[in-house]
Amino acid sequence: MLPEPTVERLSRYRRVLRDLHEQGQTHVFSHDLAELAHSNPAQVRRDVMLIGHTGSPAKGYRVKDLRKAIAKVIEDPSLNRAIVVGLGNLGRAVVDYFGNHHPRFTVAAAFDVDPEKVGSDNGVVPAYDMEKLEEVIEETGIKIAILTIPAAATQAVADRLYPLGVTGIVNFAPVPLKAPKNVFVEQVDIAATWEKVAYFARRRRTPRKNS
Amino acid sequence: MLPEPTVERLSRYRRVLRDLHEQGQTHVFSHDLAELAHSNPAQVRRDVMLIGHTGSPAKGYRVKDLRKAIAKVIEDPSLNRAIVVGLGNLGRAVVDYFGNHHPRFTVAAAFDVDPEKVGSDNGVVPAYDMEKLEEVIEETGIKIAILTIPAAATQAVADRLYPLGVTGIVNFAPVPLKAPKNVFVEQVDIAATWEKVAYFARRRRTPRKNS
DNA sequence: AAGTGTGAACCCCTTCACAGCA
DNA sequence: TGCTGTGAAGGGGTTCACACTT
Repeated sequence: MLPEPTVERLSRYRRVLRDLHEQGQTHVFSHDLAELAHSNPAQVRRDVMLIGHTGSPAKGYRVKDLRKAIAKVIEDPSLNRAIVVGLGNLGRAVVDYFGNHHPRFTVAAAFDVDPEKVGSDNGVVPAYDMEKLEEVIEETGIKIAILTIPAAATQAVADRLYPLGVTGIVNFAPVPLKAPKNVFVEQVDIAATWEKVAYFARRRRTPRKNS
Repeated sequence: MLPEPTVERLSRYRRVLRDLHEQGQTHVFSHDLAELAHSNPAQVRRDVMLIGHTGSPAKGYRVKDLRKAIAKVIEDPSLNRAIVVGLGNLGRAVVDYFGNHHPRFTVAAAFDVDPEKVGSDNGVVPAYDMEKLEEVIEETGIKIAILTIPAAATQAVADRLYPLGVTGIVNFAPVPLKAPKNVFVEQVDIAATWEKVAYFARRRRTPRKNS
């Protein structure tokens, strides 16, 4: 099991490596990759070590091989589809962003209580009434859910998702979610983020070396 | 300077304390606050200690006083206004969420290159052409910016913001932003978050004890 | 000469555990 | 008795520093 910060960095390295590949670069040194991904050379080498990949002192890392090595560790095609619950502005933003054109992730279905929004999608992603939640998840076997619903409704929806085999949740509501041990929840709380940024902006603190 | 995780938790405690206050609770014990904010008692006591506040063994913490103490540390009215750059779906979601009714934060202005979107707002927040960026920021003295624009345009916009005195940025584009030392940048990368959730959902790892 | 791989040191946050107090 | 305040221990990720390789 990799440390959480390492997974985040690998995700960034990957994006950088894809760009390098498209530019025809075949090799990178740790310090170059570090520069491009806002990390540092020692950290890059440590992260690469953790996924069991190696480079050469003469040429650095082979872009192609490192990409493959990272993909092997952090990619799982069965988790590249998710549902979005809640079709407010934020939900629609997520649906539009991932709906079809994203290279790796797909929103396979969306849900809302409001019948107005259900079925009125722009054709990118099928939208269902909340009642269909169980049915659709069971049919598709989706394991990732993105929750963009009001705080008050979030825990109740989450509780419906757990028994359906959902094991990963991205929660945009400003409420810490109770979840079983085997479910991983990530909070994305824009107000809390703002508050944090305000605090450190005031103190003029240096941003984390990585991130 | 408080540790970053502590600031995040204080933000959560604060929300819980507001609820408790509304329910008429006058005191809380560390273990109750911990329960409600998904932390733990020792952590709560340590965090409270870090902001120089104290409670009593008999009654715990006075809700009113603790709220005040946290506010004193993490709140700064001059940083409660921000601009939003980019009025795509995501930008509009942010504008709508904070536009007027949020208790503490306000989006004071929004910008977009697309003349279609400029001025066509729902009246909640004034929308300007990107050209007005310098003018509006200088007039309002706003120091926080929320960037919801395409990755390719992000760095260029950020580079315009730095000399205007912007010291805090929330960046939704999937690009690590280069910033001067005195500017605090927080990335909110939904694809990266998804990737992380997928990784740990697969491993069935327990979520961070805090978060 | 320059870069990788990695043990070990380091740092920082979290958790323990207990003295002190109501 | 039960909870707070906090020194000290613990744990985990980051950085150092250097042997090894080309």
